[in-house]
Parts: sequence; C-alpha cells; structure tokens
Amino acid sequence: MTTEYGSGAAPAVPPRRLDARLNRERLVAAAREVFAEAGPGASLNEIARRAGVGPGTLYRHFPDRTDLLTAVLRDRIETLCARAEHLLDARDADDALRRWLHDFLDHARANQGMGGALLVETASAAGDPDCRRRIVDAASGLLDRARRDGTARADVTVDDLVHLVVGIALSTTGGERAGPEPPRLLELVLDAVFGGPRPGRGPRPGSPG
Amino acid sequence: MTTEYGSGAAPAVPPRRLDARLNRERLVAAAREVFAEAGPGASLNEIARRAGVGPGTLYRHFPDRTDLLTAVLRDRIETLCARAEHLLDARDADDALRRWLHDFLDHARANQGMGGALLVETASAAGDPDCRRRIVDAASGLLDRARRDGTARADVTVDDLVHLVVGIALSTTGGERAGPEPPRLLELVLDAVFGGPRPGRGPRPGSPG
DNA sequence: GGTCAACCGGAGAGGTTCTCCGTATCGTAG
DNA sequence: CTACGATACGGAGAACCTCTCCGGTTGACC
Repeated sequence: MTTEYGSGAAPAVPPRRLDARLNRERLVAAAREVFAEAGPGASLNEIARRAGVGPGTLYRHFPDRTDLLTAVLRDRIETLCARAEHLLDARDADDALRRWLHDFLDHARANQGMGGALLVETASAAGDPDCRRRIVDAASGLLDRARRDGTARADVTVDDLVHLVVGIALSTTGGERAGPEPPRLLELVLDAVFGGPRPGRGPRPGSPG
Repeated sequence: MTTEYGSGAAPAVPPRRLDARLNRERLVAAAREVFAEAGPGASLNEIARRAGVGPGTLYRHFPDRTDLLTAVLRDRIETLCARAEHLLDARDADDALRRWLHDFLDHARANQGMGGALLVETASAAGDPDCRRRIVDAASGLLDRARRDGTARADVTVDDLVHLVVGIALSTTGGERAGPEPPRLLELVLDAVFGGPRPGRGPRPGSPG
C-alpha cells in the first residue's frame, strides 16, 4: 500500500535507482531499531552508521528528523487508519470510538512516545502534514458516528481527543518511575466524553480487545 | 523560606563563599531569561555566557540540566504549594481542587512546558525529588478533601491527576499550530473527576463557587 | 562497452555537553 | 596588614551531534 510516488499523474520522475531504494530501506530499518532503543531523540549519525551508509546519504533521503520518524511509523499509521475504517462498521458506535482511541494511544506511545512527539511537534508545517491529516480524518468519522448513534458529547472535538490522548502518551512515557497505566487514564477521559462514569465501574478498561 | 542548607543537624558545611552565591544567582537569572526565550532545551553554554561565567562554573553549581530547571521554577513551586494550603480552607472542596489544578496547569505550561517536562522527566531519581514531592503532597490534601466534602470520585488518584494535567501541558505546548485551549481540556477531565458532565453544561469553568 | 545523471560517503564547519586543572580569590588566622 | 589554605573560577579541550558540500563511484540506458 505504500506507493513510493504518486499514482495517478504522469510520472515525470523516473523510478529511483536501485541502490537508492535499498539504502532507504536500510535506513528505515536502522532507524526503527535505534529509535526503539534511544527514543525519538536518538542520534541520526548512529542510525546512518548502523545502516552502513554515510551521514550525507541519510540527510539526502530524510532531510528532517521527522521525515525519518514518519517513515518509521508509516506502517503503524496505515494500520491505525485501516482499523478506523473497519470500526466504522461496528455495531456500538461508542465502543468503536473507545477502542480506536486505545489503539491510537498505543500508537502514540510506540517507541518511547515518538508517535506522540510526531503528532504534536510536526503538527503544522514541518514533516508530513498528511500524517496528522489521516489520523484526524479517521477520528472524525468515528466521533461523528458516536455523536449520532452513540452517547458522545457534542461539545468534544477531534482535536480535543487527539490532544488528550497524545498528552497521556507523553506524560506517561520515558519516566522510569512507574506512573498510572495509560489505558486507565484514557478510560477516565472517556468517562467524561460518554457522560460520566458508570457507577460501580472504575476507570478501568475491561480489556477493549 | 528557601533554606540553602539543612536546618536541623550540625552544619559541618561552612556557608558558601560570597562569590559562589553571587554566581549562582546570576546563573539562575540568566537561565530564567534564556529558558523563557528558547525553551527547556536551551543551550547551557549560552546561559553561562549570559551570566558572565565560564561553563565550568555552571556545571559545578548545577551538574544536571534539571537542577537548573528546578532552581528557576522554585519560586513558582513555592507559590503553587502556598496556594494549595490556602485553598484547603476554601468553602467548596470541589472548586478548590479545580482551581488548584488550573494553577498547576499554568505552572506546567510555564516557559514552554519546562514545568511539565521537569515534573515528568525528573520524576524519580534525577533532579530534585523534593520538587515533585511537594506538588504531590499539595494535591493530595486537596483531593482528599474533595473526596470527603465534595463529589470527587474515589478511584481517581493524585498520580492520575498530575499525569493528566502534565499531559495536557505537554501536548498543547510548543506547536505553532493552535490547538484546543488547555483549560478547556482540563475542564473536560474534571467533568469525569466530578462525576461526569452536567447536562447542558459544556466543558466550561462555570465556577460553581 | 560507453556515457551521464544519480547517488554515495566522508571530511569538516559549527554547534552542544561536560571535564579537567592551573589560577585567582575569599575568608581567616596570625 | 599580611600570609595562607580551602574554595571557586574559567576556559581549553575532548567527545559528540547536526547538517553541508563535493569528488568519486555506480547504476541505468543506449
């Protein structure tokens, strides 16, 4: 599904050379490793070294750090959006939104919060606006339906939800100190979104899977 | 109130030299400026330069970046804790907690999120455990009272609240893209804490007091 | 096989964090 | 007032990072 270049229009650009494509893959693979080990602030030099290429090669393929980050997370984003579309057909609109937000939380926490960092930092111009766009579109569909067919409050926006989930991801990642379980915090937020906590049921995810 | 060294035990340590104390103050002042301009990731070299001291002097006084951060925020933390104690006497327990959490949110957002960064990153061993400790103590008092005399849910912990507020601060800071208003998000969370949204009342600080 | 554009790699500029140690200064004792 | 020792200063410098530039190499096509 990851079309390397535009699909519809005339490909005035010839396909990239084989070694270039190979190096790109090597870089993404190395980045996946290194980011997972050292977090989103990892040394790009180290990534280039581990990929077996020079720093120049890395920067030619990925001028910005966030470019590399999005490349690493692209699969995950695809999955997330696909799951959103799938959940649009679920019977329970509230539950669909709830489940997807849990998935999104997992995404935002992936690789020491780089998903969240990406979503927030590169939100506007830098990096890949397409990335945020897709997430927001996916969430919009689910939220709209939860408002219509479910019990979601009308005054809560997609932006609210995204920021809250990203916030949970950011504030619970990195610290070696064991904080609250992220899904627990999300459930707490969802209690507000869906009109408050059911009595006798704590902010506990009854396993959304 | 800021006792420079321990108060009770025998002061085996003589008071610091005058120039040392002076340089420390200069460094904190410079750090306040530079952090405000460039955020919590600002160059420590630049801070030393602006304070008119060498890098070595900076690192002797503040071995860790977070040490400098806590020193800069100490006043603010004092104020925050004092306000918590003051609010313990307020009539409306719920409102007291609500107000204080808004103050805390302001704190966490101060200086481009360095308050929040500090609270989360240095949460455990590094930096000043005393700092987090005081915040948590302050919040504990207010939350306990809101549970007893107010309507706060019993299953929400101080840690939950701290992480949620810090999360809001982190996810709404830095991006040049205008997101949701942080206080709005906090009100949304509070709706859950206080038993869900009243019908017809959005996530707005209607100030029930 | 030859040609050329595309691509690679690494040297290097300029930034950062943090350390080390000779030197200057403070505070005090004489 | 002076001399002395502990304390603190400051900047040189090592190690690292990001990012650029350009000579040399290599893949793709004729």
